[in-house]
Amino acid sequence: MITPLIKKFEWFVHLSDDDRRLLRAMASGGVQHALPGEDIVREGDHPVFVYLVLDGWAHRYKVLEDGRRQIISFFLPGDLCDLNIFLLKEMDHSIGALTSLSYLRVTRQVMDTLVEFSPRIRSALWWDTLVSAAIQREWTVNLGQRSAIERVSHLICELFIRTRMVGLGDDQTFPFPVIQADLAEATGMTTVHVNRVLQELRSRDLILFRRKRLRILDIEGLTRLALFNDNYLHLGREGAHMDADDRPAVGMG
Amino acid sequence: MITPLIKKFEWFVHLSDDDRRLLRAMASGGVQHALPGEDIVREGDHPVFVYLVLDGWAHRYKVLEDGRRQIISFFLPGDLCDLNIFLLKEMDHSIGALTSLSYLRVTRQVMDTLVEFSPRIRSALWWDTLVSAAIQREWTVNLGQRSAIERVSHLICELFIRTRMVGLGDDQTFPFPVIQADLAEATGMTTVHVNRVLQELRSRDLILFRRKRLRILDIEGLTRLALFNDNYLHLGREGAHMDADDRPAVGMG
DNA sequence: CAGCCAATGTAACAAATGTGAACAAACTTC
DNA sequence: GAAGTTTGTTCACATTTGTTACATTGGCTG
Repeated sequence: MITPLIKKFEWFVHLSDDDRRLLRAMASGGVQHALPGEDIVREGDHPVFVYLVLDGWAHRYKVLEDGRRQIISFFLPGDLCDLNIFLLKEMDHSIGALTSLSYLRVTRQVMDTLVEFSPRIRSALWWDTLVSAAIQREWTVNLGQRSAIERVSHLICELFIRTRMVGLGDDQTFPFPVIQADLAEATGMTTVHVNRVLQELRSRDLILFRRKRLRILDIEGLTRLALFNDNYLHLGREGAHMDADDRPAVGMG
Repeated sequence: MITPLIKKFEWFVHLSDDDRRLLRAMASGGVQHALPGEDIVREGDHPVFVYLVLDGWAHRYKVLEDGRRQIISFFLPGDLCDLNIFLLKEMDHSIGALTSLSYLRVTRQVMDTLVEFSPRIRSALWWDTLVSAAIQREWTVNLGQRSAIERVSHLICELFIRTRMVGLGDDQTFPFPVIQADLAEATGMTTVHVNRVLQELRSRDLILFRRKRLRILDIEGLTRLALFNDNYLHLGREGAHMDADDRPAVGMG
């Protein structure tokens, strides 16, 4: 059930059986569900839980006073929201389900137990936090410097790898439950322009989009177009137990 | 010497004399210096230290293959770069001095000591990490949704508050050692357009820029124009020792 | 299978921002 | 204080992206 989290962590550390058992204890509070479009947390709420996505996609977003909306990040299965968020008095953003969603609400106590009893989980959690921060920085670069088509391509490359990291999708296709309006809000452009860009990507035989799945026809070309360099995802380093061969097959920058 | 850090932390927790002593121990490795434009860390380096800015400004940035450069964040006095960065094998970005800079290189051991011996410092460090992440998210919103003039205004509002948080600047003016080219790289626009926008802000009597200091003539107006809401900076909450009156005088959203 | 609604696609036009180059002003350095 | 360098300013024009409004498609639901 929390397999995606375990899969992700194992890109970085080798977990013991005890570690896995500990992680499964995160589910002690029971699995929660949300429908597409439903909010899990709202800006202004007092933070109580750390959330862990089990199945489906969610997104973090902010809304400006005049209604403009920005998607700040996507949560895939295995993704955790901010550790120690309890320290803050109020949420500064909202989290909502994109698809129908299963997730866990993890209490402070459970989180404390995890880090107290396993140094590997502790460092995996820190690694995850650092990678999340790196992803947010890369989004800054994406929005600041890349053109519309590069931005969309870059996002696709990132989501492809992140999907594969948690054991979803295959060599060429992966679940992509994101509509053009979402892509627009994530990349800071209009839906009209997202549409233009996607058509361009299709006409260049880079991607193919069907039934909520994205097929990558030419990862090399897409990577080049996006100026994508996966170093910020900090894959399979240090204590990871997998071989280089098992790592997502996307060109390094 | 590490006053800015202490000042910042005290927006969140009340530090004991022992805490302050502990924090001063961060300087045990000696103060480092860098000249404007000099890099402190480069993308690809193996991370060894946590850095703490003592005096002057620095910036985090990334360069794309084709030379485009994005400033990802500014480091003011009292700002720390990523805790536990040692877990990663390679830096995914660079850090450089904007002005002449004094800073500390803090070892893993010293960081561990801090969190081991003071629960207050531990939570202040976490708070700082959470706020840094929130700032990065806000930059995502800024670049994704706000227009050029809103972006620049928003950045100015943020830097004004952050400056005041660490005890620099006064009610209306603060040190602003950022040239238009830097502003351009931080806001994802060209210097020409930054120039146009700054002229507009001046002609609307919102700001005034002289000798590396920025004077804010109408914080209310600037805040409104920028759609700025300081909630993401998570000021003066929970265990903070200061009264609401002492908090930076910027309109809440 | 009809009917519906969300999602995607199109087109003409408008606005914001980028480009490249030249020049001016402000600082540094000697 | 003269020369040189960095920073700021301006201009004419190009390009990208946004806006508005509407058409089409596709998947559900009854």
